[in-house]
Amino acid sequence: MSVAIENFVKAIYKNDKNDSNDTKPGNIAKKLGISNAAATDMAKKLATKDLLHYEKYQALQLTEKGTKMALNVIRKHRLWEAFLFKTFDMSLHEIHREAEFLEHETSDFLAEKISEYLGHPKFDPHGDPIPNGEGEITTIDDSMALSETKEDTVYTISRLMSDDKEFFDFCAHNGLKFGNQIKVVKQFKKNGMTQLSVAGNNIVLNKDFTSIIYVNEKN
Amino acid sequence: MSVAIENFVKAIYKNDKNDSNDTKPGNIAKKLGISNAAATDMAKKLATKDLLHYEKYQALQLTEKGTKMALNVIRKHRLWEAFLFKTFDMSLHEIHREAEFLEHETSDFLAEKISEYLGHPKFDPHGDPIPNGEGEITTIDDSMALSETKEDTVYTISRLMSDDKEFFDFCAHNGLKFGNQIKVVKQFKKNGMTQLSVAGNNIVLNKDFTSIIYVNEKN
DNA sequence: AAAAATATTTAAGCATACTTAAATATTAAT
DNA sequence: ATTAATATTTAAGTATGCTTAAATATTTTT
Repeated sequence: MSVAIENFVKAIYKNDKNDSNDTKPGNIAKKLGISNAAATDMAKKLATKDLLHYEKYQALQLTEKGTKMALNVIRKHRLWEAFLFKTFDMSLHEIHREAEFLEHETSDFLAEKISEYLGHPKFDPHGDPIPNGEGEITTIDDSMALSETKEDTVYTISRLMSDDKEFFDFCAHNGLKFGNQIKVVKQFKKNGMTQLSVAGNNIVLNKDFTSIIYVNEKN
Repeated sequence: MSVAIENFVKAIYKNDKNDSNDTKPGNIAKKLGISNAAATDMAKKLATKDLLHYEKYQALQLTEKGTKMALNVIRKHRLWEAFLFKTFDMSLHEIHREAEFLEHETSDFLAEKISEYLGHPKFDPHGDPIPNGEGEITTIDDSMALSETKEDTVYTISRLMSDDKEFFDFCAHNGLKFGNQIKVVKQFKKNGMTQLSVAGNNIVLNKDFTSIIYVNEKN
């Protein structure tokens, strides 16, 4: 299957996971940077390949086959991220940028080699779960956005859901890293700000950030 | 530039290095598994991009720009081979197979990271030289085919010029590895066979093999 | 040097993955 | 419940990178 197809099913899968987005052609088009017309065309084509269900004016729904394909690509993406992060000490932004291309040119054989080398990790450096070779995500995610946390409580950072360089740079410079412990000091509900203490430093974040930083209460 | 273009200039570059082949469209077509017509089309197109010189019925000649592009792709190919060989302990055939795809999706940035990690190696596991970041090959190659060697002389294996799985499997099982020492025992000139001793074993190879195994006299 | 074999080029056509523009349907606003 | 705004679909067209078939040129053989 082509790069265009892999990216298309991946985009549907991701929009589907994220409640706030839907999977109508226009939304997928926006995500991929293509025209609505191109998205409709592609949707029709993929329906004939049994990768998704297409009905005029309705949201696109991946079939089991389509979901497997999406998870297979996502697996390769996240394995590469984990690998590049560990081996070459690249930033969160850099590993995402490179994995975006490598994911499409990686055989199942090589993916398995990488996974094995890393000790079959369950999460990538962003905290996103890595599907296994059968395209299953076995971990359960009971994390919450930093914006939803209680004051005066200690949490562990579990996910940094972004692909923006500036965000990652900020996180890297402030100890906001997958696995690190933080303490929520105060929630300024009116302004949507959150004050926390990380590695001895006090920082105040706005909602743009606290809605994409996910944490876990239990260690 | 596209994968098709990168593979095209790479094929010209490689045929050019190998005296026995020429770089007329038909030969490039055969190498790439496309029709002669497609090769002619592509050649004309690349001429407008200043990647090669095209004249009807003549051999194709890369420009400096085209040569740089070819060497850049070859650099990435060989860096990946070196890296996969070392890190994942994959076979010579496997690393070639994977590198063939990865080479096109690797940024200069990532290539440099890999090179750095490996200590800027000069050769890949096949013994082929790795061009530097400026697209230059700085090593000199004074190796010769095993078929051209003298009897009763010790040599070091410097290159295994193939991409055939069976050949590599044979080599791996008989100590025919980049850097290993061998002793040429006898040249059977009439039949084109060469007898050698490797790690205590006596083996006899025909010309198909001795013309793609290159060695160096001085260590 | 002519004939035969081979290679290259031209021409027409196809699939993929896009585009823009116009038509049609859905959703949101009043 | 209309109207207005927005989204989706259809239609027509494009670039890329191929194909096969036919025409033309080159190379090899005799």
